[in-house]
Amino acid sequence: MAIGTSPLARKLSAFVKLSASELVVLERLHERRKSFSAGRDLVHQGQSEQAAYILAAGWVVSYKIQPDGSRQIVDFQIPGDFLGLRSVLLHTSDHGIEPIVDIEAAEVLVSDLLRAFAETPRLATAILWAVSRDEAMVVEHLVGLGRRDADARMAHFLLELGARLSLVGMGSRQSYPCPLTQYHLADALGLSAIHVNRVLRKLREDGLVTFRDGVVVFDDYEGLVALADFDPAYLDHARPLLP
Amino acid sequence: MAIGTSPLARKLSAFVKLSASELVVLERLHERRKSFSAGRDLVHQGQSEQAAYILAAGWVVSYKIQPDGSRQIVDFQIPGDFLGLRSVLLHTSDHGIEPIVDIEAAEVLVSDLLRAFAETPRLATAILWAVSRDEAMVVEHLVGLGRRDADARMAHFLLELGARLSLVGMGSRQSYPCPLTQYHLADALGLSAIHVNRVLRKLREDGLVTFRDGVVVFDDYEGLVALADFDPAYLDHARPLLP
DNA sequence: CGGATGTTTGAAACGCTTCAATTCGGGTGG
DNA sequence: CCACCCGAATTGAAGCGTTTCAAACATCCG
Repeated sequence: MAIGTSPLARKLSAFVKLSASELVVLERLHERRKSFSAGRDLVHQGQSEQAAYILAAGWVVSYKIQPDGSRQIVDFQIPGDFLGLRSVLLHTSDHGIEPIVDIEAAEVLVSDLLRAFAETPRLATAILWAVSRDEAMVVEHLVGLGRRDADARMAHFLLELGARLSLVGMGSRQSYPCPLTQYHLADALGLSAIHVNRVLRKLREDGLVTFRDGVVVFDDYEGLVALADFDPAYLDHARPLLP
Repeated sequence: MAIGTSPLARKLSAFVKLSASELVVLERLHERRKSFSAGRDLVHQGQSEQAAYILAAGWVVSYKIQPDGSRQIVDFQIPGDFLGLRSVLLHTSDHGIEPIVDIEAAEVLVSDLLRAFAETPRLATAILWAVSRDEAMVVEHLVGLGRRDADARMAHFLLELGARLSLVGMGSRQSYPCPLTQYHLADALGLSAIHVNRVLRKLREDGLVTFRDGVVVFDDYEGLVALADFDPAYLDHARPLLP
């Protein structure tokens, strides 16, 4: 792949302007490429982990299984996102990680990261930003579950996903491909799959957004933003990170 | 204060055995002590921040205000917890931080942290663990909002808080003092204050837990653990963090 | 004593879940 | 090539958990 075109490079570039040499270091992190099949857990809940990954292609879901068998999805990962970084740092994983489709991911050892950071401190800063952004997304997700009704929750989710995908060149303000099932949405949004179906129908009939045949189409972007009170600042705000 | 008796030292000691010299470095982080009054925001939502704090005494709430005026509490901080650490790293804050009672907190600059880490790498490891634990708590909170009913949610919350307080010597398996109002609980658990009241009554009448006059009393600890499916592993598990 | 803050209770309304059943499309084996 | 099957999407009806509205009560504090 050409330098600077990996999803991660695109994502970080939205935050800091990376130099050519920094981009080279970044691409080198993508060297140990691996493939994984859909549905086969990358990390089992409770397992301790040794490597993290940078997702290069495909979609992944991070989830937590309850003792009663129900599942809460913590977040979805798309190309350019890290997988299992926290698990590596903590040497334990409190959640499972499963590819939704067949994926490509680059294995990253802690030593790789440390070496990269030593070479380019600005890269360390950018990656710290990425990790913190992940945390901010979890918090926003928490707010959604606690204080938004089903419609606004769905609207916010679809908008956030669209914004994330746009940042890595996989979507636009008009539409994006999305391999998630209504069961995925239900487990992420804390709803029943039946109700997800009804909510999607309502949003479609209201002319706001259409999710069909694996594609999300924004019929009325502004209207959807208003319904969800969506403020994308936490996804791509470009502020100075460290002095 | 005597060496090694700060709440933070107690908390970290549950994870790694800190040497005498490491404890000294840790106590030195507590030097710039400050007081703040209840109800006056430490950090406003949207404000960019310059300093983090280690909470020494009192309770603090981190929250997010919705455009419609409703509030979602992300977490409560108790002595030994960091305040605004992520805000400092990101140079922005997406949430507010407010003392619930009058508090004492030690100001910590990024430079202080970096110096401490340079002196004792093990301390850096321990603090990294603390930060990751905070994140794990947010995830657990997310699961509660998404997949637990009001009773289990309340039970889980009271148990987690009890476990956290025990770790810093402010509670036990029998009871702990707790200055939160039912409105705090409502905003944290994504419920209405009215329903919080009913849930508390039910748990009390079922002989599980009593929250009254600022004190939480566990009437049937095991029963409450069963109701909540509470597994405290993520709060104090003592595993090797880094090789 | 008055007022603010927090707790408690009742009744009605609503949002979402659960159960039950049908439809649709894609893949597979006969 | 078609019958079959399975996962996913869809719809209806009943039920329950939680919210909302309204109001009383208790406690602390100036």
